[in-house]
Amino acid sequence: MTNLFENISERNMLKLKRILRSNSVKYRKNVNVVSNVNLDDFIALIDSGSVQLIYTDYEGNKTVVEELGAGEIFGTLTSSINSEEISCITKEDTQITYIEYEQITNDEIFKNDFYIIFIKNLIRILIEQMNRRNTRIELLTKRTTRDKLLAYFKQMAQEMGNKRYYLQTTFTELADYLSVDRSAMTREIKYLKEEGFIDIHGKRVIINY
Amino acid sequence: MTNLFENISERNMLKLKRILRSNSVKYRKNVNVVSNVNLDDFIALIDSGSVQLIYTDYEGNKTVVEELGAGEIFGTLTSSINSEEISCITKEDTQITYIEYEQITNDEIFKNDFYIIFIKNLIRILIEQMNRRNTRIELLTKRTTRDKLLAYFKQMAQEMGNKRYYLQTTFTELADYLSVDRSAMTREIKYLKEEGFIDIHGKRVIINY
DNA sequence: TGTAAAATGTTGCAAATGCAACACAAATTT
DNA sequence: AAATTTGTGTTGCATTTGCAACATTTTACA
Repeated sequence: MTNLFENISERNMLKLKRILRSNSVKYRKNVNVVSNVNLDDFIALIDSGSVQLIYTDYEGNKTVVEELGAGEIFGTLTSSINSEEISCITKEDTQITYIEYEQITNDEIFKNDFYIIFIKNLIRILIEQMNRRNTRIELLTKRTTRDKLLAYFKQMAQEMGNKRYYLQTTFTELADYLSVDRSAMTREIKYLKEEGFIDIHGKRVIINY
Repeated sequence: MTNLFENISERNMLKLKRILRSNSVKYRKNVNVVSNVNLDDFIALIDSGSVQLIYTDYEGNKTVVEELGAGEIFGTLTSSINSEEISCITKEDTQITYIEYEQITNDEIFKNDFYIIFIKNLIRILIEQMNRRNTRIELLTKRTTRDKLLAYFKQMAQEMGNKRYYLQTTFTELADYLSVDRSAMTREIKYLKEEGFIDIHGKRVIINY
């Protein structure tokens, strides 16, 4: 996973942050980050900790659009945060660096040769996030909980490079991610075990397909 | 919707395309575009026409991840096309310009002042596509066909700026987009009409909520 | 360390949904 | 203009699913 300042020296990173007029803010757990910000379009870089982007519809239903950890970015542009239906909640103590979107192409920055690396990193991060969205869409378009689970476990096995691995999430989170009822999911996992598709004990997963 | 060469003069665009070593290819309808390409990572710009990004899973099930029209981009990086589960089919006669990803940051291009505009356009396009993915995820995470439809019609009304508008898609396409059974969707739309949430005649939609 | 909060597993039941199989209309192709 | 393909509307039925309401275990934290 790409870091926004990958392949940029500590020295140049500090210079870059200054030129970009970035500023860093620390938050406690379970805080709505975006309500504190009054910039125009911005990019927010998670220095440490993690956040959830949560969409709330007109009826008050909430859906977690994405979970982001250290090194990842979000912003008004990538998630229409300014549309006030999206909120951004810290899952733990978190530090975030804000960069105004316009600063990314300011005059001063353009003169530095590490700028090109920065831009490439930024583009690559956007692309990685897009791929993660695509992956989730593939799962969400499966019609049955069974198919979602089978595809998910398969994806994970591919990512881990092994048909035996440990789940990285809780089952509750997984149900949210797949957008299915948690108890119904538990039931389906039981069936999948009984039919021999998978073995699961605790967080240890083994897939047989 | 941003165009990759927005705010760049015709003259500079041609220069840019040359520097980027881009090449354009014409395709007929219903052709798999990506199978013809043997580049490394690339960005493909749709000059005219439209394509569908289709994901095929290990069982042969197909899901349309995204539909793209003129001015939009796709590529190995934004959609893991090289993972050979994704194919890209033209929906009509289509012209595509290919740009190798590495060329985007080549030495020559960096000297031109319109380069910065190009990069900003590219980033903005990526961001727009991300927003479209987010929007779809919001819909797909709704648990019932009813909620998907209500949210979709509402979104469309917001986009159009009017509670009365014409559907831009066929109902068959809409069912695919929302990932529900078409006939079950038709049934649900009937109920929504009967209960007065919406009026639909042909492609004319009026929402009452 | 004790208590509160979160996660997990289970089950009955009603509701929603996919599926299949139609008929018919509209659009596209030859 | 005829033929083929694609889109639309309908319905019965079996299956899947969400929901609610539990008990129990595990984790977090004051």
